Amino acid sequence: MTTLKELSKHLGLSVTQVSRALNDHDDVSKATKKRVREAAKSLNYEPNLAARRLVSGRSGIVGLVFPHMPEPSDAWYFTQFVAGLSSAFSEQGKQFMLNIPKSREDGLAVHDQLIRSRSIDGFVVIIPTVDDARVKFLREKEIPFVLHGQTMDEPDYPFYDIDNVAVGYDLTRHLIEAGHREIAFINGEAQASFVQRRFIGHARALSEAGLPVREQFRVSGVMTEELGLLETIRMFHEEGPSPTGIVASNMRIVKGIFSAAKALGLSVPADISVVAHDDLLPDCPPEDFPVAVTRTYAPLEQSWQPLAQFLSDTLRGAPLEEVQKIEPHVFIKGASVRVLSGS
Amino acid sequence: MTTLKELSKHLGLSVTQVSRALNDHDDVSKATKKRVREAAKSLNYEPNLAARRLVSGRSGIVGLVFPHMPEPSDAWYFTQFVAGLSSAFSEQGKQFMLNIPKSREDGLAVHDQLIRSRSIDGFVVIIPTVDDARVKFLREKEIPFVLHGQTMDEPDYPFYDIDNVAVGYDLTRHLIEAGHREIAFINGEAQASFVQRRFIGHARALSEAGLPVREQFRVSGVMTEELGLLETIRMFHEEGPSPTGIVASNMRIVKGIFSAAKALGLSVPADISVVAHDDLLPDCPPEDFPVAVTRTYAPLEQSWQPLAQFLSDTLRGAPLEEVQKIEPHVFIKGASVRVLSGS
DNA sequence: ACGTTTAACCGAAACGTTTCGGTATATTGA
DNA sequence: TCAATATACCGAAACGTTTCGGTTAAACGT
Repeated sequence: MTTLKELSKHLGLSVTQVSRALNDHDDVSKATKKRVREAAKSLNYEPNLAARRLVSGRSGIVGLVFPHMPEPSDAWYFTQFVAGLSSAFSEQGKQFMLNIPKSREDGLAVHDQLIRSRSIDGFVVIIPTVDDARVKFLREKEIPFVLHGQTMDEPDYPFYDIDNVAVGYDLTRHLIEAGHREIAFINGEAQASFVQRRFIGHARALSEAGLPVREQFRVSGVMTEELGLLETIRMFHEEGPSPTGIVASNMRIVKGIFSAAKALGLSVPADISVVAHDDLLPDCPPEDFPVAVTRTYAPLEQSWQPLAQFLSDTLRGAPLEEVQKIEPHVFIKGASVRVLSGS
Repeated sequence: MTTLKELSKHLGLSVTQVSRALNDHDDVSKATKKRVREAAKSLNYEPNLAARRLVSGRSGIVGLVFPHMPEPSDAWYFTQFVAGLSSAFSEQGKQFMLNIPKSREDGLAVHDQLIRSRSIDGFVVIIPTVDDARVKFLREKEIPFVLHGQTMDEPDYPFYDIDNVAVGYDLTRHLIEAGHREIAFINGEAQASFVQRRFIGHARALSEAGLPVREQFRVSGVMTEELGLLETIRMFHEEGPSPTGIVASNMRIVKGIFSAAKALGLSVPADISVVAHDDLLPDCPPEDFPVAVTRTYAPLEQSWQPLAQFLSDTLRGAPLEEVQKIEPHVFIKGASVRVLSGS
């Protein structure tokens, strides 16, 4: 309930000077600053953010619009992201607003409404699609944002990502070097940018080795255990060559592949070799697998901190190069790949 | 970027009248209201919330302070709650702010700071303890809030809860009626209000039947599979009587009890009878169990809607009786209880 | 025909902050 | 000593709403 005016009356100073003292401007004497800060504390003064926002045009609030109602398989991703971002932003004195539109299509409208009502200074945007409408929209309107991932074109915006082309390449390449010729890739949903990037790396490794890209080995879908299970079984039942090696886009898919192998009476790595990207999903710890899986490793949970940092920095006007990062991944060799004698 | 002033200029009306038209006040003619609304739409007008907040003293923002950094076992609870509340509030035109304090003790300070900076109109408070400091604090300061659950005293605040005393009573009573005399209760953490309420119902059923409450059968802890497993084994290994029936506070604990039974070479219900409360945790669907578990059933996911509603209603000044509800639970009889011949 | 009610509108103040432009006093440089 | 500079301060305007207390003109009752 204490206002600046009351505080200034109590101190015998002008409102101006008290405001400047609290905001650490340089034309206030050291002594006054100290006196003001003490009085503020003792009178329990807290600035009215609405007033500050009105005059500054900034809200001090950052937002995340989660693209859809989280499903069971998203629970961990959602929890990590939302909790991680929220706590990272509170450490920076920013408030964190979460919005979940009813339908996927409302996402843009929600962003727009939040911007137009000047409720929000900037956004964290996640799960970008190949040609993401939100990114286009926010860039057009020149609203600050940070992207978790990248669109397919040259990124002229803040982002945090891993090198997904390299992930696709490294995993595929590893199988090729072990002598595999029939390599499948069970990837995420086709519209996602990271999925296409991994496919690109995959195709590059194949073509470097003079191997064809078989459409029936190039799978997209929701990255669940079910997808890994069903698609593996399909590939082994279909006529034509069966894969000897499978690349999986996350460890949940790998679980499905193991189930499929069991169902088919096959074993890893004797009959099927498996490599995967590991986000460190908490429900799929690497030690849960019967065989150590050869994998690229880049914990998802590392990403919220830099994302929050990059958005804050962007709001402070940091140059682009300081708020773009491609996190390197590590390659962990397991025992899930068989070296084929023919090579 | 359009402001009321521009809109009023464009319409040839006063700012006052435009404001009143948009807010549907009753001294604006039908015709004018329509004209204003159309102009607002065509000029893409969106009220500046900071300004509105400044004058109204209300922010239009409601908040949830999650009591601690969610752990793996909280992922689903967290996701359901946060996503559910967030989308329920957006439907009501309210913005939803999430805050996760670094430590459990910071919770109060976070509430305080949000209130003092007038960032937030009201709170959803979850996981109340027996004598919850946040509830005391918010009531003292007369800040609107709605509680998911109740404290132990008479609730003179908005809340949404199930009848946890009845849950404890019904489950225990069911075992007693089947002839059980040695009944254990594996419950949640002792400081949680719902845990004590369930213990009360449990004790009531026991004492009505003239049975003693054995301390070693009265277990509190984090409601995980591990708790169910370890405590069941402990109770069977300890000297003194072993339980013939176990009440579990959620289905995850039941999973642990089943594992323990397997480890001990016992079977359900032949050697151990099990009853439980079922929140409908998505990772513990009832059909996952080898035996249909007899249980009280009250889906957690039903709670976010009324919570959001109650908070909105409270902010609108609804009387207390409209914003308090005890949701009835249902009793589902399974095949996990053995009827003892002796009875 | 005259006061009273009603409908539709408006000016100005208020919310609490930041900031622009300015002033008074002390300090500096020559 | 005199202008120039630095230091510490202040008044008033501005941000975009809502709302209080009016005003005008038409409609009404008798």
